[in-house]
Amino acid sequence: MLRNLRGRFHPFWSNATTKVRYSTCSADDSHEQSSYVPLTDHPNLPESPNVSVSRDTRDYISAILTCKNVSEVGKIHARAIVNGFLQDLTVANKLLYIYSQLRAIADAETLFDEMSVKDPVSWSVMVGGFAKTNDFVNSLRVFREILRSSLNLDNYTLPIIIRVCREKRDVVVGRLIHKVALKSGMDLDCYVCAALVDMYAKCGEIDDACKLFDEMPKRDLVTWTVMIGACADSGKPDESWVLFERMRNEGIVPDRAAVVTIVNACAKLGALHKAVILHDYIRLMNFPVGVVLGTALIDMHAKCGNLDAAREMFDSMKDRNVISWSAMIAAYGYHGKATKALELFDVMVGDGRLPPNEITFVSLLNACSHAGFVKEGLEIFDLMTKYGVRPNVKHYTCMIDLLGRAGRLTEASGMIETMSIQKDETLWGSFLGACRIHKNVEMAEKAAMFLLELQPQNPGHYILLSNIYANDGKWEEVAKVRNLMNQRGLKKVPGYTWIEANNRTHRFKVGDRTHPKSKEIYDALRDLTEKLEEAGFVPDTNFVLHDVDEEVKVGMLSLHSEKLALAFGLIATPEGSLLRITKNLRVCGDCHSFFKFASLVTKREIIVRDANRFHCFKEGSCSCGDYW
DNA sequence: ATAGGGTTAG
Repeated sequence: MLRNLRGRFHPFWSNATTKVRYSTCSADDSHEQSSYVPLTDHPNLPESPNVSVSRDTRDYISAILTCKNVSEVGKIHARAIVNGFLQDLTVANKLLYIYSQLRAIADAETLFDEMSVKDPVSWSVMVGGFAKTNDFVNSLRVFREILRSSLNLDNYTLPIIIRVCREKRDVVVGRLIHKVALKSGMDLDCYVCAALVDMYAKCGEIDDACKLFDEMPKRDLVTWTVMIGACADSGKPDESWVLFERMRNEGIVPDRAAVVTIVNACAKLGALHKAVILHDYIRLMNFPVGVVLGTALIDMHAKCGNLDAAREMFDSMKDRNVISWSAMIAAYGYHGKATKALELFDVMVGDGRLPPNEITFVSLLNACSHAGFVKEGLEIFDLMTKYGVRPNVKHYTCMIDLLGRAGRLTEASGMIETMSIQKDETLWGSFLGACRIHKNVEMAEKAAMFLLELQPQNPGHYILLSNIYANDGKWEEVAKVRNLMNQRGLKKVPGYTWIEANNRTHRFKVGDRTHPKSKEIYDALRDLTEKLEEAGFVPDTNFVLHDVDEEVKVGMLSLHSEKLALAFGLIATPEGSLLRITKNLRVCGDCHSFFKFASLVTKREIIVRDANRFHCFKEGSCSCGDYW
């Protein structure tokens, strides 16, 4: 049956039987390469003085399990050969397994090749052994051999190989394996389905992940956890929260990994009240807050706007690793507190035991650029190398952002020209953003061209370029770009904005009419428009992202998600109360001045989070200055 | 005997 499916069209099914060389063990694995050490006594399996007492299989198995290094395994291995216990598949498989757990994959393979009888477990262990050492090529090779042989697929091997596809981000092979498994007629259990859902999600195929999850007859904790994480990663953290509730309603009690996942989703959602509820729940359930959960909580509180709670969490942790420190440094950065970030960095390196890593520096540089600390940013950038961290494209992106926002476009451009590393779309995106702020059309055009070249499938870049032309009055060029976009079948993907009101989170997208209070929302927006006009607000067309589809407007305001969210906030919460908004796109130009004016005419304090930066608008000004 | 999920940046 499997044979029929084996198309000739994908290299995955190539018939090459040549063995792929595995990488030999690294130098720090200071074990003997040979499995066949001389027959000696072993503390876990002492030679019996009484010959009549024979050892049985269980003695071997338990002895193997106590081995801490390859040389110990080798001794037992040798004994098993001499005493004929290697014929016992449970013993041989256990040896294979322990070798692979100890990453002595060469020893495992030697044994595997010498086994005259192998069962599905032997094969499965080999697939897993290669996967464990990240040798995906050989892992896939062994898996192909299973398919080619008369062996059946099983629920133990499939999760491993699907995980390999996930690591390689190879959804084509992943999907192929999924199909083969279905065709084989076997029942896919929770392990396989969880691995599949995770693989689809991590490969960006969220629809496939959802479909599979919905169709599953039974879901266990891991499946739920995977799906909750998948929603958070694909820009739907509100759905993560719903799933978490559903899971608990079905009587499934979360474990540490599940809790970390939902904390992470909540961080993305940016909902302050949910962060409080979740932390209370964690305390109530007496979950042990170790380094991982603690760090996730720091991040959650910071991204939900509660910097004090983040710091409190940080201070209360017994153990902290680089990630915890970086998370706290980043937290100050989100809130524009560059001085605090720099101070914490000094404490961290002052101790000397935890060397900062590349992410620590990204967090620091980001803190500097958010706060407009140009001088300090340049200093940190120089300091990196002293800590043995080589600037990568992310660090350069921060620097471009830092210089660009400050209006030092020529310097930024010079840095781009002289840098020796590969430039990616975020770097050009940062530069483009700066060009637009400072209205340098020529440089912006150049950056947009690079973006189009790098990511021809990203509709956002076409829209950006067409806007640049539109603002320069080059209408023919505008038409060209839009035609190109249509030809390539690209559509603008909607951005989302969330707003908290009365302990609930509401999501809006552009032109959204799905909210039950749509009518009131649109009325409020019309009302707001009038007040804004009176106050002298003029939308800055330099920044309006013209929709490719016809732009819907109420008065002079476009119906972008953040405007609908704000209008909803105005009617759903009492006058004078604070409004919290989370946007999944960067707040720029027109949006920035819109919020400034809105805070003035509505007498509301508006806190906007975008791309993990907080902007606090109050009485017509922004606490973060004009560094957006 | 062999299997799936969790922390910091952008």
